[in-house]
Amino acid sequence: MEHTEATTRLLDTAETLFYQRGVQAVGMDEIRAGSGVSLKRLYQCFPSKEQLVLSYLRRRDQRWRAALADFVQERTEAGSGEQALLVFDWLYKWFSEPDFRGCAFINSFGELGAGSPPVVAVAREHKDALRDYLIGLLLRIPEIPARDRETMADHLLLLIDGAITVASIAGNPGVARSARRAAEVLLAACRGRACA
Amino acid sequence: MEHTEATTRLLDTAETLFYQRGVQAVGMDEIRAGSGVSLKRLYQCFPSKEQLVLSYLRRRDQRWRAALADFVQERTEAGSGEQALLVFDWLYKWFSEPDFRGCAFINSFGELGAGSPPVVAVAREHKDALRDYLIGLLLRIPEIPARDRETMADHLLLLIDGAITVASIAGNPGVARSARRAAEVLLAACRGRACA
DNA sequence: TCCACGAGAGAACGTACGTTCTCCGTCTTC
DNA sequence: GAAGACGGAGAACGTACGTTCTCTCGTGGA
Repeated sequence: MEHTEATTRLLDTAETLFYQRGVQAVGMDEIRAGSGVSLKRLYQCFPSKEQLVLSYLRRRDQRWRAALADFVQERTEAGSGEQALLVFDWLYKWFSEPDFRGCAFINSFGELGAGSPPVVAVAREHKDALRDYLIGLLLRIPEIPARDRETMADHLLLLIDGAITVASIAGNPGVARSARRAAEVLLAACRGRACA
Repeated sequence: MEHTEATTRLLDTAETLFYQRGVQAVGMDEIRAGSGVSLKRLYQCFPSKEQLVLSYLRRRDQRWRAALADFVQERTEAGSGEQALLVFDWLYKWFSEPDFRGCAFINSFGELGAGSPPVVAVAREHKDALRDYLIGLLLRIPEIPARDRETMADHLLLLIDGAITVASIAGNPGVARSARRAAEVLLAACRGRACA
């Protein structure tokens, strides 16, 4: 088996197991067994567990944001309304997946943040990138003044992270609908007058 | 040393260490050392680590909500404005504490939830209790129709949990101010007309 | 054909941790 | 004053895990 395929299989297995059960609850040997990659090659691809965790998080960041952006893009072309609100429709879809277990970055931050600055950095980068994406969506709404865009993005980010947290703990995807309604109110208020 | 004092000291030490570094990163022996309680008595007070974790979470739940309620109560008597918004002022104070490390329940849920149903239950109870408290605060605002109270409480809960998450990952207490402004907008909209 | 290299399987190593056990001193009670 | 119950200190035990090492086998080139 070649190096790149081993890497992919390792990351696939790591992502499934780490996300489902938490990082510390999964041993390297289980990842070896699940991926079919030998332990020797595992350590050739990732010289330590922390490296594997960081690669897992970085790849998940890219895929997660790409999935969101694709969803919003598709619905936008189909004329399904406000982009900033489509985010919450995607959240609903995500929350409804049977193996949804909250935000991998929040979970990893809570589990490892105290002892691993790189994990904190990746979590921070993920949230920053999401915030930038939201600002980009708000650019498409001309009624929102430029000076309110960052504030609005911050508010949406609060609703998104709150929805992820509550949905995972309560086990109820409907939270996304609730967050969407709150976002609608905030956007409407911002359209009407200064929102900050 | 008597049983009740040993229990208190163990819970104090456990709370400090578990909250600061995560549950799995702290060993029973460290709790013994930090509390000055012998290992034998530790296992008399808490027959397993999971029992200690659950007791830690349950006591923290009560103290956390009491601290919030006391803060809101005090400021209300001093005429400091809307109770539902005072919650966010308390969050700001909490986020500014030097050893703030996010929500103990979200963190524990992410770390242990997959393997421990009791931890999930405690986290859920904590959030449910907070929601009930918010509903109680909204009762004091006559302009909010009864049928919107639960929706409004859900929205506030989203902002609160979002603020806790973002503040801990970004390391920025100012998130509480942002959440407060969002809450102001939502409350104002709800006062003006149906908010759901 | 022989040799050198790489790869896989899994044993081995060191450590850490949850939990229990042992030993010893102390205090109570008759 | 003697005996036994109790508590503390820490050793011990079993296990799990991250990481490395060893052994073996297959392959490709001279």
